[in-house]
Amino acid sequence: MDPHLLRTYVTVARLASFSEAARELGYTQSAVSQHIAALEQDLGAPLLTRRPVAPTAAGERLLEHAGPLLLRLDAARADVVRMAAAPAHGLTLATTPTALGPGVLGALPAAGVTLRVLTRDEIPAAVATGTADLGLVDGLAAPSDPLRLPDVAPLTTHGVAEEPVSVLLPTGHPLAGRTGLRLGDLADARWLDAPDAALPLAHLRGANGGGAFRPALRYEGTDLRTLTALTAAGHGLTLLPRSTATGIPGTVAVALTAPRVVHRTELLHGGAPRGAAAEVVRQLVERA
Amino acid sequence: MDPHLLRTYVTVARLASFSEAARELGYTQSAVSQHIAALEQDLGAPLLTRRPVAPTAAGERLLEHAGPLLLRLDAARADVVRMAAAPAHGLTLATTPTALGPGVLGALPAAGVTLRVLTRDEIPAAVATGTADLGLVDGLAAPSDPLRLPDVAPLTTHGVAEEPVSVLLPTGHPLAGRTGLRLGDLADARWLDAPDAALPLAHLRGANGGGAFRPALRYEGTDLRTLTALTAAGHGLTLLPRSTATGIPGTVAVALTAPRVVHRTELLHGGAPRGAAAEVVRQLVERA
DNA sequence: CCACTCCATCAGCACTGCTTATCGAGCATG
DNA sequence: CATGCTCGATAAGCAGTGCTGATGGAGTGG
Repeated sequence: MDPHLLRTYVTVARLASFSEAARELGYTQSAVSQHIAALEQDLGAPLLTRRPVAPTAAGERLLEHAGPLLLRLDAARADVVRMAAAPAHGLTLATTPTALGPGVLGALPAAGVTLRVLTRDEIPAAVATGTADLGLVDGLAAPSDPLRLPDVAPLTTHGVAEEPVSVLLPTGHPLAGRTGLRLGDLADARWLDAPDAALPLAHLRGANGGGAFRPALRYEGTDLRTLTALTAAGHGLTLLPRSTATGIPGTVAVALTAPRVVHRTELLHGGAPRGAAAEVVRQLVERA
Repeated sequence: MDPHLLRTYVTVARLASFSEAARELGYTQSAVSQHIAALEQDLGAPLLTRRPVAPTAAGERLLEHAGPLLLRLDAARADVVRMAAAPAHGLTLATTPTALGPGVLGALPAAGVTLRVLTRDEIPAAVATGTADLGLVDGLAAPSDPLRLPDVAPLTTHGVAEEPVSVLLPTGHPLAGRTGLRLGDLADARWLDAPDAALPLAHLRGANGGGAFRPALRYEGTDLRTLTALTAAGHGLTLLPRSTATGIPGTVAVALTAPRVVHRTELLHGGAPRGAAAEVVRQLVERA
């Protein structure tokens, strides 16, 4: 199971074409064909149907494995190379939209920082492969419980902040006057399902006792402003950390009192942060 | 980064010898030397010091990556091959000592079952690589919260049982008469640290509020009987699921009332269980 | 019915990756 | 201080892998 073969397999599956994959990978069509044949012979099972080109059941299974595998491979290479290479003078920080609190911003150096707003899942991958030097992820958790992160690579995590969670409601909402809300009060509410911009409702699945939420509208993207505009317009409620939920025009933020979860943000980095990254880590961890 | 090179690297690091590694891998010493040289050139950093042979800082880092990586690779191969191969007539079930409740035993077929008691960490690996068809893992969790399992491969999990947690005390213990115990009552107690046989105390780290436990004796192994004998002899307390904690000579089981955690056991399997395994999965999942 | 696209297959060739053989450095021994 | 031994690096040689370019057969649209 050569990673090269795996890589051509996933591109063939993605493009649904041997020739296209060959073009993208810089091989001849013949080579791609041989790669797939080699893989199929090695594993003893057909992976693709030809005409049309589509993964078989076994091939689907392999695809599920291939992504994380190639990611880990990249991560390993990046991690080792990072140890040897000179520390870059810049600093790249990957973050979710809701993880970047004022405390973190204060710890960043004045110049030379690149900020990159990504999806929750993309951040560990970015840090592992060296696309970003540091990562900030957030999510809902029981107080002082660590977040559940996909372990794409051996990364180091530090909790850097915890704060209460708020429900964002449009100003006219019947519950907008409350001082606190229990999740049970909101069982029948319409929610915005915005896993990448706000706090994902899926995190509450366990605490909720099995009752599924009714997502009114699914929002894919990382822009908080349009998301809050959607709740202001009455398209559904949103879960946000308190500090980012307050002061948004057309909305009211009400504290979530039950279940007892907090918005937790954690700092991620690879093996040995160097240069500016090390400095930021030191400052943030010392404070916590 | 050929997996072959990675494999020889880890064996060289493990054996601290090029020649020994060559013997174990069935290569010549020359080949091993060339493998390491190729890896070092590819990554642009020395990975091993020679004389004595030991990993450098970068090499240590690579070692951390290599294990999970090779494991995932095996898992991927096993998973795909499993789809194509005929369903084995036997059934191998990997389990922790405390996960095997009476409910599970009832669902097993009368003959053809191999039971394999392993460490918590070994079970996902065994299921992923096909060493076992099914796995049972257990641990402490908030009610109806899933366990935190290392994701070595895309595995499917089903919760199959939850039950209260008990503290196992020697009969003469001052707290043995209680009907329920809070963790705070036991802050000064001596605990047996037996992560592979009993429930690992580390799982309570978060709920405990930061106070570390004092492990009196560390027990490595998966035999429950000698472990319970140790607590009976007063060497320290043990955390067990209620059903396995009751009726052990020389000990008393007292319910743990706070924090509110349960002993949860989950069933693990790869992509598509076949034959006898599928039947067991169906039965256990339907019941839950 | 023909032209075209797409994947499989074949032949040829360069190069990789192994082996055997040899060397040099470190280390113990007499 | 010389000698023998172990261990890893290096050189040369050779077989097999893995690529390219060319050709063939199957399906598809005009």
